[in-house]
Amino acid sequence: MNIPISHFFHLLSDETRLRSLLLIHQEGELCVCELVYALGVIQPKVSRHLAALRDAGVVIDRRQGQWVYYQLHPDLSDWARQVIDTMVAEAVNQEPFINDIAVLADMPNQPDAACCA
Amino acid sequence: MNIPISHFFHLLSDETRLRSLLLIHQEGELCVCELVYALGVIQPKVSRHLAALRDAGVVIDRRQGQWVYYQLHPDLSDWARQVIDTMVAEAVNQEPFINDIAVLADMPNQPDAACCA
DNA sequence: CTCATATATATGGTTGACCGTATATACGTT
DNA sequence: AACGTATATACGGTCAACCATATATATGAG
Repeated sequence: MNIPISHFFHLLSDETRLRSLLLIHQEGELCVCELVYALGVIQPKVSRHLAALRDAGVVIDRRQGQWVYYQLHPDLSDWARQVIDTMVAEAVNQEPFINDIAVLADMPNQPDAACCA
Repeated sequence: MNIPISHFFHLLSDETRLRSLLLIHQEGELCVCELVYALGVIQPKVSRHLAALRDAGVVIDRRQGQWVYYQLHPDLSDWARQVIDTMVAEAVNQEPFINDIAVLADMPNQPDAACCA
């Protein structure tokens, strides 16, 4: 992540990216279809925002079969990770994040990275 | 500050607001003309961005004679202050923030809140 | 009251970010 | 190969955010 600080905050200023980041942070790793289901938004929208986070080095993707899994970039700078941690700690007590977590938990046929390698 | 989290990050996503916030954080309190001088941008631009921060409850203003001083909102929520602290700790080692601090320090006729009450 | 300085706001223009739709690509199954 | 699912990207449109210029307001000095 070698982007200006203002650019990093811009990435956090969009609801879809923020909700995606929070779920990814909570779950460790999520595929696009899980985010689509949890957030209730159309797939190209999620993909586009994930691409922005990936291009900035905030997350990385990993293809596994038909699915592409996203996680926080393992080498994310300390300060950026700290900001995300702080944000998540606040957001988990607020809507729409509370609901997103609940919807994800109730997702039927949730692909499980552990079982479909 | 009772705004959505994404809105708070949006406020931090603009260079002028970010640079202003950093200087205010470092100095405790600054008037508009000091920010205009340190950032090298025109006055209406600084005023507009400070107004955005004020309207969101991130900073407060205080008039003293002809000058209006801005400081971080004393009741800023913990998580928001934490994000700003983290951002500042990172930014003080980077341009343009390093230069902003230096320019401000060299400002002639810097109005001093302590002396002109 | 007049003038100068400091700050705020109004106005109109431009650009970029986001959107939904449509399409392309990748992978697995048969 | 043909088909279905998952994901990414291309395209065109809309709107909000930012800008600079101009002007209004507030304070202090003379």
